[in-house]
Amino acid sequence: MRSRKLVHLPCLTPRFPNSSTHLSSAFSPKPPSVLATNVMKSYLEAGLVEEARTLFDEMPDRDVVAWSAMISGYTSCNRPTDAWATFRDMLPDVRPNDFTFSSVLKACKSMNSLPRGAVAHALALRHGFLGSIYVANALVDMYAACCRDMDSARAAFDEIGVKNSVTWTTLIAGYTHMGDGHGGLDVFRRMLLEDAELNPFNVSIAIRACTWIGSQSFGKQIHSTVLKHGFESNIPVMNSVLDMYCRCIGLNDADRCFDEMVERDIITWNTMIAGYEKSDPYKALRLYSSLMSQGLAPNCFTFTSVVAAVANIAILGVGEQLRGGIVRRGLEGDVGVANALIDMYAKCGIIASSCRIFEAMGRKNVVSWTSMMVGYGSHGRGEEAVALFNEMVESGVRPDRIVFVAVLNACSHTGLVDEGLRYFKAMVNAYGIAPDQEIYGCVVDLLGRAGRLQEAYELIEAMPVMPDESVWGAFLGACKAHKLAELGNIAASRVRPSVAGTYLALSSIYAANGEWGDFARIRKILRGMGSKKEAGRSWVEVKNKICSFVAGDKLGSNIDRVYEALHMLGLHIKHAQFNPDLQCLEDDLD
DNA sequence: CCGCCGATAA
Repeated sequence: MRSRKLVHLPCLTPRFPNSSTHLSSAFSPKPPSVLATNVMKSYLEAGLVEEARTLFDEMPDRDVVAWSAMISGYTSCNRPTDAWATFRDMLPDVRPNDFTFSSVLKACKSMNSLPRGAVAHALALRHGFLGSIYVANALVDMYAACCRDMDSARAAFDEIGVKNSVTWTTLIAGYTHMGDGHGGLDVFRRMLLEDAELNPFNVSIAIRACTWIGSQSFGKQIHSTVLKHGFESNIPVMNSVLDMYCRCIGLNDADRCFDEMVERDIITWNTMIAGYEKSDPYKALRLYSSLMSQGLAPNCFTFTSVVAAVANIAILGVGEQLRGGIVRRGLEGDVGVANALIDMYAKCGIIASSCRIFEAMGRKNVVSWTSMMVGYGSHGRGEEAVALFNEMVESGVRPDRIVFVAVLNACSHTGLVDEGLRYFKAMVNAYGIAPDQEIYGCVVDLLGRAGRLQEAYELIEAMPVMPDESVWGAFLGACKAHKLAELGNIAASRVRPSVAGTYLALSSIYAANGEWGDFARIRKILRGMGSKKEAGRSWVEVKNKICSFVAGDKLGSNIDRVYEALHMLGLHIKHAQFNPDLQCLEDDLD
């Protein structure tokens, strides 16, 4: 059946003999497949895959060029499975060329399919195209993306006799994307030693390798390399440099770098906002409003960072405004943006809104589930968090280390001790995730809260690495809660306390037991450290204004009404026959 | 007429 659309393309109708006389004549029309392939390409560049496919199906003589265009088009339109199917369809009739193999290898990379990649490798070898630098580079990239290690990629790289700059960039990127910054930088150094050309591509990825390592000296070295080669006007390169400054060197230097940039794009601004999101959320918000006043269009990355900034200061009014901007721009379907909103609403206390967003999501990833679970957890709804975890596993999402932190915390606060221990075992045995200090801290907290301190202590003893402050902190917290001075002492003799909070926990155990001599000793050490535990701060948002206060604060003119309300609450507590632990209040009052 | 590599967020 002919597509109606194609009737309007008269160039397709006449058939030209595929003879060289036509091609040699300067004024002769080109064979129809050339024109059709060009139109196909236009469709694919516009993302109109179906239109391209219809045209492709209508072509009378599909040569290897048309097939290759279709295959690469599918891949660039995020449909690598269709690209692979098309490749299989062409094999019986049309002999693939080097273009075909570079495209199909890229499709294998996108599918993350090593078996298919290996088949493509074998076929490329049989057809004799491994000598093509394009095919060889795509092969290195495919192995780097599809294997857990870099050995196969390295082997494919070593097979390449004459390398070009893409070959080097591919290998550096392979190491760096796996998180092996040292490996990436080693290749980069070798590249410089072999006098390979330095270009914006390989410099960018080398900067990312530095960022992974977190090395200030490498970072600054590569920044001067950037300036020496005149890449300071290349925006992607400078964005990488800026990100490196944010993560490894410091925000003041990042500020200077940002000011010195001659040209900026939305990614430049996003990098800055992301850099400030945690340490200075207000500055992140100011950056957002100045990019808006310059008429730049924020994208989903902008919103994920700026919503996260709002979550950190919990100002619901601004958060709602941002959500309006997100919906207006049609970005609410973005998974990252939705995840940030779930977290923001939860931290602003509106867990129902988190729920609504979570349930409306068409696609959820492991971060979505984690954000929702953490939200439930902080609202004292541990059972729901645990239920969500099981639902997540059933829906086929593979849990990661972070989601185990969330479910263990939920179990801990809900008293689901044995269930929590089962999750801990499943994490190690079924999912092969090695527990780190944070996870051990969670399990110690889980056992400790329930009063099972003996087990908690045995777990710490069995740890394959030195337990750090977070683990001992959880243990001391449990000793404090259960007023167990002897165990606390054992823990204290083992801990290498550098954190004021550790001493503080210890001192309150002594206080609880009336051991005032030890109490005074610890308090003296604490004073000598000069580092104070940050005072617990509460705040409430009233009519777009945030009122923040600490224990013992004088709240100005409204103080009498606050104490009146407090008195009423006290009566309610008494009425409910709840016996508060006043000891723990005293810790925060000093 | 068709091809390989780079930068931002959770």
